[in-house]
Amino acid sequence: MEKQEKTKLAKEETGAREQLEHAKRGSVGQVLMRCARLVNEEGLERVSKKVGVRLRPAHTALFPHIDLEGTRLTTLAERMGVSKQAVGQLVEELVSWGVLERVVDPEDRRARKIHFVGGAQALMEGLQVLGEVEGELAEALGEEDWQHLRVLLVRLLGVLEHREISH
Amino acid sequence: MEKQEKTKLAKEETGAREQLEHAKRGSVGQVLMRCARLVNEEGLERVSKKVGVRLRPAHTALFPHIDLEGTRLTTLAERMGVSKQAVGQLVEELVSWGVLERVVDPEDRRARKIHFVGGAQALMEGLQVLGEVEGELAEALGEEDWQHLRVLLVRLLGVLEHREISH
DNA sequence: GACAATTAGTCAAGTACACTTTACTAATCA
DNA sequence: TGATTAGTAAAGTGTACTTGACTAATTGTC
Repeated sequence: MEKQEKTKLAKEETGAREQLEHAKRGSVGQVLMRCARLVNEEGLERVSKKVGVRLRPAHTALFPHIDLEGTRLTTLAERMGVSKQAVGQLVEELVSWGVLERVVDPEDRRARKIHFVGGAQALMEGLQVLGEVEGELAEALGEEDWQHLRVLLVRLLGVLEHREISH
Repeated sequence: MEKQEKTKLAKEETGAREQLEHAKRGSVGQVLMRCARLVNEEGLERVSKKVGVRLRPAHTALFPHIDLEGTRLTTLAERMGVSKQAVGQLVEELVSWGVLERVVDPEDRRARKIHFVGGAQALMEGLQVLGEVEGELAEALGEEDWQHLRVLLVRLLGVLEHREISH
């Protein structure tokens, strides 16, 4: 019997050093991937703690697309590039957890506007928590370098988007 | 009947502009995420074309962990922080597609060393294709800024890793 | 103003991927 | 020889979707 004792410990101790060594020598793409994953996980954990439910990446990916005045399901689906049903499922969970609510749009009674429970305030707080992580990283890296990183990433995104769509 | 005509077109036309606008104003985390995904997709597509099979992200994630002289399944699993079985499944597919092969390790006949078919040459070519993408991005961004981005990302990774494991 | 077509959203089921757990064989080490 | 280790086999799980079929509100057309 081997008992397969990988899990947490192995993942965070045995694996981590190996991973770090490889990542440092890896391609920019690899480093990019790893940074993105870690930043994401950290933010996810904090927002989850704040909200009191274990959110998943798909949930937080939804948040930045929800406008202060509320947004329709269909609009969210378009913005995210997925089906209405996919968004519907995520929204359904968030509503059941008391994070979001759906209110009938008086301008079109078929539609409902989705917004944060507690309105703008709650939204702001949520974004603030996400911002906290970035604030700490900015501090660790130095404000100047952090801003530089931001600019470079936005430029990179511009290049990447260009190759795919326009032009 | 609505026919649900999202798919490709909507995703790349309707969605893309909305997405880009949001991403540019988004947090560093968001931009990071999006860049990583796009770089990854691009590399994946090119390697797939070269190899002649549609590889998935999990496959290419495996590649940088395979050493020139071949690597054991268990070692790969440790490096990647997943179970041996998970790696086993990916390797199995890649072997069936003729990308990798398993050869018995003469030093320990329980073990097999996993390496690229065609040996170092094939590995080099594969990595070269991945490098191509980065080369083009470097050109688009300017070599100086690209290197700067690289340095900043590695530093960011250092900060992120530190928070999680050591200390 | 009636009615067909469209649109917003829901319901239910299915799928792809990237894993995991449990259970095993075969080779090696102590 | 008994315990460990390398790897395999098979089935199960969680996430993030998709497709197809449907209801209800609305809009455009005659």
